[in-house]
Amino acid sequence: MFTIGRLARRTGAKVQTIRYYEEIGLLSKPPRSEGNQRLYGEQEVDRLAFIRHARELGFSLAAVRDLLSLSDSPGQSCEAADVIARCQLEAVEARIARLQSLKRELERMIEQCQGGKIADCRVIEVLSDHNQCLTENHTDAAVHS
Amino acid sequence: MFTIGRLARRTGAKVQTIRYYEEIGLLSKPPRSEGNQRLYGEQEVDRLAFIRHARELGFSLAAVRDLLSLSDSPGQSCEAADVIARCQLEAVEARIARLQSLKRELERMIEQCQGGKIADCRVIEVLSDHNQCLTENHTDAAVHS
DNA sequence: CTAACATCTATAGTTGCTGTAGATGCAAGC
DNA sequence: GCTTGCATCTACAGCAACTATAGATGTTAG
Repeated sequence: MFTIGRLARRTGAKVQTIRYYEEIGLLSKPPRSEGNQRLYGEQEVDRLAFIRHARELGFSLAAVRDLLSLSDSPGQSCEAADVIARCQLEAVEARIARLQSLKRELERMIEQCQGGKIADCRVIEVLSDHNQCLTENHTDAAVHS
Repeated sequence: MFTIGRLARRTGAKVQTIRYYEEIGLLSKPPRSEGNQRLYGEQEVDRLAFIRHARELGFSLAAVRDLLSLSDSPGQSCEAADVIARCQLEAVEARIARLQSLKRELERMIEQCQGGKIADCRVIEVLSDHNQCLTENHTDAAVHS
């Protein structure tokens, strides 16, 4: 059995993050030492590392919670886990596509910025130009959520 | 002169977001009507659309603030704007690279999940397997910020 | 004139943590 | 046995960048 600091060092999570996960119920309340310090075992290392890895893959804490509850019932179909992973994949693909169009736009901006004065700066201008495009598209008539 | 709702509709921003931008000083306090309602003109449409477009391009509000102050002094060199844009481009490229490796990992996970039981589920397993990789890399000796 | 909607202020909530303060616990050195 | 210094404890505040709510007013169409 070891303390929270050791658990943190072994998983790469911060101490406060571990206490936060306990608070929101992702980790169960561990036994305490005589001096009221949390005591953890190997099981907690695994569970926390699982959480951290899923987080690094971009899963939300809600998704992590679902995945954990799935892995706690190993006899059932893993269809639900598959659905979560596919959802995540779709979200990642959408983010990539979006970022790539941003990248192209930024590259165009930078390319056209030749160290001149701000009055002629493409970076500022592109942002302003798209204002035009925005104001054209977002008229009073258009409905936006 | 028009009210906040019209400004919101014309720029695609939410009413609360506009008030929030005013609160944090991105938009200046507009004149009010007799009934204490905010009144805006075309200038505010431009400025807000500029902000929204920059935000959509992934610039932080701090970066937007810098870009706005730059565009307020059009006689100066646009080097600073270029630096901000280049920074943003780098960040976008890093995010794309990261997301693409996540995508590959997720695809591997899903591919190997054949609708079996959770005990054999690759989605869960991959997350757990990487736990191993995590616990190997993050030993007590390793220092993590 | 009234109903329905817009706007007002102020405040709390969201996600996923991170940082702080001030009080204890604990292990090592003298 | 005592001090020093770090680790841990609780509780709460703060971050980004909004979003949502409550309850009070303003405004406008029929």
